[in-house]
Amino acid sequence: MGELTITTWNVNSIRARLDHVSEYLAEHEPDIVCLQETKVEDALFPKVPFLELGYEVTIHGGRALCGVATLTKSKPAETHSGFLEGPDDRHPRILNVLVGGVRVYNLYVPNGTSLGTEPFEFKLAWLERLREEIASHYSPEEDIVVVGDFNIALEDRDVYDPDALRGKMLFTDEEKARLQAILEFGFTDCFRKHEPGPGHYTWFDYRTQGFERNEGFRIDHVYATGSMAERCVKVVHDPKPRGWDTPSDHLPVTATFSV
DNA sequence: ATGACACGCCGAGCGTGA
Repeated sequence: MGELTITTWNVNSIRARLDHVSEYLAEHEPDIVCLQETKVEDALFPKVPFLELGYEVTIHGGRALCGVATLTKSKPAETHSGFLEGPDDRHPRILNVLVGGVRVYNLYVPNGTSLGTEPFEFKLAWLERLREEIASHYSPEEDIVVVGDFNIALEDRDVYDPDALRGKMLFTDEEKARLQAILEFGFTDCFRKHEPGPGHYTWFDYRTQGFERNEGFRIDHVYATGSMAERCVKVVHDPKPRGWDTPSDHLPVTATFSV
C-alpha cells in the first residue's frame, strides 16, 4: 500500500516564486504538482530546477497572464492543453494529463473581475464549457482528480464573513451554481471529507493583511471521483510558505491518496 | 472605501488579479 500525493498551488508567477516552489517540492516531494498563474510563456518557463527534482514538466503558458504547469514524477500517458474540443480558450488555463491511471485536471478558472462585466459572463460560460467537456468525455467510474484555483468559494464555511461577502465576487449564486453543476458529475470535495469546520482558507488578500487576520477564502480545491475520493486520507492547506519572503497570495494544498 | 499589495509589462505607470 503506497501513497499518491497531489499538490495544487497558485504561485502568482513561477519566476518570482521559483525558490519557494523548489523548496516546498524538495521538502514534500509530491508525486504530482499542479501550478497556476505561472505567468510565463513556454519558452521561458524555468524547467531545469524541476527536472533536477525528478519531475516531468508539462506546461501551458503565455505572456504575463494565466498559465498552468503540471509536474509529475512519472511520465504522463496523455497530455492535453486547453479544452479538448472547439475553439481555443482565450487564455492558457487547463492542463489535463493521464498519469499512473489517474486523470488529473489542473485548472485556473477565470477570475471574473466584477459582477455585471464581460469577464464575469466569460467565467460562467467557461465553467459551463468545462462541465460539458467532462460530462461528455469521461465517466464518474474513472479515477479523475480535478484541482486548481477555482476562484469560487462554495459554502458559507469557505469564507471568513459569509453575510458580508454574499453576492460579491467569488461568492455569488451564479458562480456557485456553475461549480455545483460540475460537481454533480460525481465529484467529492476531498478537503471537506476530512474537515467540516469553518476557518480554513487557501487565499488571503495581500492588501488587507488577510493572512495575519485569518480572513480568507477557500477557493483552491481538490475534487475527485468516488474511487479516488474514497482513497483520500488527508488534505492539507500549508500556511508555511506564506511566512516566507514575498509569498504567493495562495497556500499550497496537498492531498494524499492511498493507492 | 473607487483603498490597500504584487505581478509582468521593458524602462512609467498601467492592467490585472480575487
